[in-house]
Amino acid sequence: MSAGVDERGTEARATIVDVARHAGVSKSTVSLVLSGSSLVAESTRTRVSQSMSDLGYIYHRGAATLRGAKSRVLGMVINDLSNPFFVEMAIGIEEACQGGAFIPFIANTVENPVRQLQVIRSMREYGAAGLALSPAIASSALELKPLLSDMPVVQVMRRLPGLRASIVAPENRFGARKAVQHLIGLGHKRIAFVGGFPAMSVREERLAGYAEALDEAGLPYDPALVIEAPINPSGAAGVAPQLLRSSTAALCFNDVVAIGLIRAFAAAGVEAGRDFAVVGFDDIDEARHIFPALTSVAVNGRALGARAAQLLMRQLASGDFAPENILSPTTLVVRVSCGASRQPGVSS
Amino acid sequence: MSAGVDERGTEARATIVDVARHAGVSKSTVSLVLSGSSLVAESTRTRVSQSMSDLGYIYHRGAATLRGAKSRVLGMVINDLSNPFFVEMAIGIEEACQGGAFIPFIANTVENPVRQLQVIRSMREYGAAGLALSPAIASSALELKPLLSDMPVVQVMRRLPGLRASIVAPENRFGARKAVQHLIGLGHKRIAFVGGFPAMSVREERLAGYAEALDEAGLPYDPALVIEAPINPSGAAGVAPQLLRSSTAALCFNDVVAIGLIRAFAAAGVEAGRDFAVVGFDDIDEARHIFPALTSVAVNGRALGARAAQLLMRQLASGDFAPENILSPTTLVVRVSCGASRQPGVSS
DNA sequence: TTGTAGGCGTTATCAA
DNA sequence: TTGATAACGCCTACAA
Repeated sequence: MSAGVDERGTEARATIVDVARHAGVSKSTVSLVLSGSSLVAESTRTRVSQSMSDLGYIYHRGAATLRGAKSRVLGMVINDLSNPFFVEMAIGIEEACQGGAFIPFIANTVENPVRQLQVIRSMREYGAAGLALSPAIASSALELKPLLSDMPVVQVMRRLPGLRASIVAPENRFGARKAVQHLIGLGHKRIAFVGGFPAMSVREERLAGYAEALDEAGLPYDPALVIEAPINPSGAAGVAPQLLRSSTAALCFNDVVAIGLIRAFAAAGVEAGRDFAVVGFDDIDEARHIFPALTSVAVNGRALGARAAQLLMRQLASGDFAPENILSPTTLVVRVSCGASRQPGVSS
Repeated sequence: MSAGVDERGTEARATIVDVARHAGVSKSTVSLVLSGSSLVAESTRTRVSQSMSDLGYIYHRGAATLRGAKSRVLGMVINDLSNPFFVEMAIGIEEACQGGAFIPFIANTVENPVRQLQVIRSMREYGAAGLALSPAIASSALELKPLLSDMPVVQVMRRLPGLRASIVAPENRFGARKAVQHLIGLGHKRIAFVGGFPAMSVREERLAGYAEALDEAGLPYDPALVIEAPINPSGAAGVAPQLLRSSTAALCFNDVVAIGLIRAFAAAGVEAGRDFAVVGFDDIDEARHIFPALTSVAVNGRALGARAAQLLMRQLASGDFAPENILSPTTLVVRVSCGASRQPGVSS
């Protein structure tokens, strides 16, 4: 009579007790092997390891956390994975985690606050050690707060007003200001700001930079030139005609909007850079490749994500969760779509 | 003297016992409320719920699985989130999960078998109910098998030979055959197959379709025209010169390769569709938007992911994990890059 | 270096 | 309709 497991057809999950019995040691010894303790003899360790793989043993982390072990899982709550920028950010977080021996699990909230709530709750329930959070658009700090208490959280990219948590974000205001200064330098007087909706923190910051640059140049801030639109290609397409009537240049909320705009323009026979100046934000990969190449404020999502993960892991290691603010630099990358440097087409 | 928790500055996590005490019931009742049992009186339920939010109670799923509760978490192990196709697939899985009350957690293995092993192990340890797996390129069924035993697994897109698990995949062979038939119909005699490496299941299937079409048309299968390359834009760029020397058309392993190729060609003054026929595979969003628009075999990653998730949830519900094969249809979408329908440029 | 004895938060079983 | 009690698998002492 062995473990009383093999008897039935259905295999019960092997436990450390089974492993201990199989290896001829006590379960404490197995536990020590599991935690990589140096107390255990080399020969014992190999014997126990062998037994574990023989039995197909799988560590039961639920039982472990119950007893007080701490988790090596980081939750990444990302608002929209269909935007390549956030994918880059997620990859940056992942890369940083590898160095720190954490395993990141991603959840995509699709800009849905309800789903975000579910997802964060699940991550807590499963014992994630910390959270990297890029909040969904319409989410509120109020509903999140009770879920996040006593857990280290780093906000990435987006800031939820009222949430006392660290944040890693780009210098949105500065970048937007530079971009608009550049457009002004090219002689534009009627410059629009396109995309997003009020109450989005990133938009507010970028819009502030836009307003600053206008102000510096003595140009009026015209609310009619600040145009709301969904953050997707068709959202941008919808406002293209309006833009053409009201302005000669636009700073777009981000590259997704800018690219949507360039395409909508192209479909209408309007060429960005020649007939209308377009500047994006984020500098995603496609910005380089679209025709005409998109001038954009580079954010480097990968570095942003990496910094967030590093901050999170540092907080986890030190136990000090005092909120920190990290601003990561932005730079204007001038290409063709703003009309600064007209380049001839590839051939023809 | 209350729970002996509030006394110290540090708040311990509230448990059902704390909730029970706060609500003046037993912990069994709280447990019943948690599981949504209809046995409990309405008034009791509200009182308990109130206590839970008062105390900031968070369900401890580790303890629950320890006792035998089953998990509502699905693990999605994705090989490469920087490829938009796999992002689409992940989104498809997520969407399907929402309907089924499962929460999917994504892990990106970055085509790294070691990382994949870690990630799958973690998911098991944390008690994921099932796995949707798009295996990393160099991973082997052998090393995965012990980790996956007794857990429902659905492979998506890619097939790991030797792994006894369901699979949801596109009709790669059929799609590739159609694409090559189309190129042959346009008069091409020397058609290359570009991208990927041997031992990739998807490539083998697409290559088989390629070979079939050649055979049907009485054209020779020339190994020199089957060109290996990494699945990324620069990989494609590296083999562009070779392609121009050896052939007049190419079926690319996927759109990422095709797009890389088109760009490399453009940089060299070669226009796809005019000077060389290019066909991709997957029909990602960008295929429509690149210039010239890419002819591609459409796979619909979102639907593929959704099917996989549905299958997984069905297996979870029924308890029957018998492997199933689901082939999802592919269709050739003819655009400009294959040269079938030359369109004038937008302006000029 | 290894073994023994609780207890972590939850659910299932049974009683009341 | 609610309450008491015994597991579940692991970790942390402490003893040997």
